Amino acid sequence: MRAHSTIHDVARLAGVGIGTVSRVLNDHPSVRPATREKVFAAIAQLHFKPNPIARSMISKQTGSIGAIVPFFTRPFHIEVLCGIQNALSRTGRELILYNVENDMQRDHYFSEIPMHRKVDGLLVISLPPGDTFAQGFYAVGLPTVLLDAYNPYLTSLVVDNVEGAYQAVKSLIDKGHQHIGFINGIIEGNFRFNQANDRLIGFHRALGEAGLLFEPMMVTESAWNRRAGCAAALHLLAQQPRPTAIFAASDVQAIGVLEAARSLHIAVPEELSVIGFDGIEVSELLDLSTVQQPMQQMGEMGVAKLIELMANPQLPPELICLSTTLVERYTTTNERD
Amino acid sequence: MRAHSTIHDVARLAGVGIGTVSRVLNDHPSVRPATREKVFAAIAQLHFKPNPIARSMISKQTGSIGAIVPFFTRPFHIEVLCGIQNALSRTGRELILYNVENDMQRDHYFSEIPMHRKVDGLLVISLPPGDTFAQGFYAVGLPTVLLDAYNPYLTSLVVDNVEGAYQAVKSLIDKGHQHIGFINGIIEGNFRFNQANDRLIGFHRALGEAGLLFEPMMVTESAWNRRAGCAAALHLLAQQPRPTAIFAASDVQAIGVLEAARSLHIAVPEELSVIGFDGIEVSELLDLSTVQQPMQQMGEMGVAKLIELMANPQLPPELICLSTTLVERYTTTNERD
DNA sequence: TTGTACGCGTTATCAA
DNA sequence: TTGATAACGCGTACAA
Repeated sequence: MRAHSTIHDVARLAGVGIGTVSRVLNDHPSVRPATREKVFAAIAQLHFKPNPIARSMISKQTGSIGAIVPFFTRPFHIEVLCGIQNALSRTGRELILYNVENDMQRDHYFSEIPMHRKVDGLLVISLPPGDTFAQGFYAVGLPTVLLDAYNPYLTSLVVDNVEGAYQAVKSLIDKGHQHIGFINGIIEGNFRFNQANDRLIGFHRALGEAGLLFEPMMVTESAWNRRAGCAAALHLLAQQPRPTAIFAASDVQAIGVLEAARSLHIAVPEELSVIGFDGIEVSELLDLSTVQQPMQQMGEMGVAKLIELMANPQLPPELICLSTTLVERYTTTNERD
Repeated sequence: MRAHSTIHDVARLAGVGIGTVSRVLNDHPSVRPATREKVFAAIAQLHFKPNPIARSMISKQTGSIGAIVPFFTRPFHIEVLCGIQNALSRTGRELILYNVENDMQRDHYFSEIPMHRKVDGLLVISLPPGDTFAQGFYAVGLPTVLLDAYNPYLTSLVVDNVEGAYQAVKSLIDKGHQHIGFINGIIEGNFRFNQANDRLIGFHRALGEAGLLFEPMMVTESAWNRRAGCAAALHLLAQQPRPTAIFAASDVQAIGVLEAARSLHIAVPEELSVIGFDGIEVSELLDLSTVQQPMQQMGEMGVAKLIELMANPQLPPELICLSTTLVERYTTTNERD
């Protein structure tokens, strides 16, 4: 467990000053090839690696970016994370993961991370910060990009949730469904941009356009998970008239719907159509219709935008809207009339 | 974008020396309450937060631990990661994620991370380092814990893969299967400990114990993913005699088997039993029999062991073996005779 | 082209 | 109990 060698050791061994070693390390032009060689030799001999911490002291750069993620809630987040890692590893930067499980933890990170300055930039997934926090990020000069969330003060990357939900519900209506249940995700955070809210709007729009009556008891909400989705579905399926189709705000909730249907011996898709939202891998396995989000792409674009922002912190916030794709599979193959 | 205030600013405002401020921050006993108050007031007024980078310079501690993970390969890794995050967030430490996609990247991290000293400890998932690297970790004093991998020089947390595979195959034999196919994972890394190898041993043992003939053409291997699993299954199912059951080294591969069976119009479980390994969430959704690994627990125990090791780096390496649980579901409900 | 000295923001030592 | 000062390892003016 020998102590690591420092730039001083290298300088001594090479018979030069530390300044020269530093110049070699940062390949500064003005250093004679012969000297450079000597230094390189010493570096190799000592297995010297510059200490990144000491470097950070001066440069104010850490070489890592942070991601605040509600890690456990949905596979959706994992997929986005994969996109992030993917894009990030190519840049040689490392990723620090901040997992939030509740509002308290979220706000903790929102207020602490900018002060930590242990990251050069920040990605926030599905967690819209309030304006206070958003302005805080901006004020301390921490480049931040929001994914699947929106705040006017920060560059935000979202999908068109209204349109996505609209497509899903319209596809059901086109198949002749009149009574369509909707299981929304639980609305949390601020309301300027909210996935759940937008999906509800899309639901309304599709109904309205088709001249269908909006039936309040056909709409409910649940947490973003299977069990809650199942419970919500049981609730909807107990209504009169019973919905012939259910649109869930996420695939995991939709899977809960499938479970509910099975437990009630309601055949899918014969008696009940089901469509989810996200397009996570399981949806394909279960042959579940869904609204596909470009998850990987969101992660990758988020990194790209963040790096852009880190290179030029003056850039004004941007709102980027990606589009979704309707994927019709087995669970919506029944026609009504 | 005002510069952050430092300990000096606080000292000046409070009318004390920086030493005193430092003592207050680290709640050193010998500081008079009155002085402490003054300092606290100044800290609050300036919104001062100690700079963790500067702290690290002295303390040689970064407050973060690293995890080297083959991130994209299997849901298994995600689950372990969840366990890690879970345990870690309680300790106030942060997690740096190193994603490896190939051997080169793996070796890169193995050799770079110890020198970086940007992490206080390291978790390595499913990637057995060679002895050279393992001894390297030990030599530079980087506490390291291996999860789902083994090296004699490092604390390792594994499941009993031999026993797990044995249980799976035995359960098939008990149901009367005589021709059991085995799709192993691709063997990579060193061979001292290897999940794939151990599972093959378990397969052999169950066969041998039952006095069944080992049929080489019933064994194949594939990458740890669905598509490869499907291809491997197609291969096995083309053999004569056709296997009446297939054991796959992972759930994702087993799912590939299900797809292969479907495409060949082979009914599961009537004509073909299928059992996987891991016990990822999807296995439950698909009603797939499997050998359940305690994934979350592996992550949590890994963190616990690592923290133990960081507190006392002298601790000798330990080999901890967790056990698996056979979970029999729909895909293995056919009896043969 | 090269070496020296200073600064980065802390902690730790040591007088006072 | 306190304040000054020396590390920590590196980047960088500035002087040589």
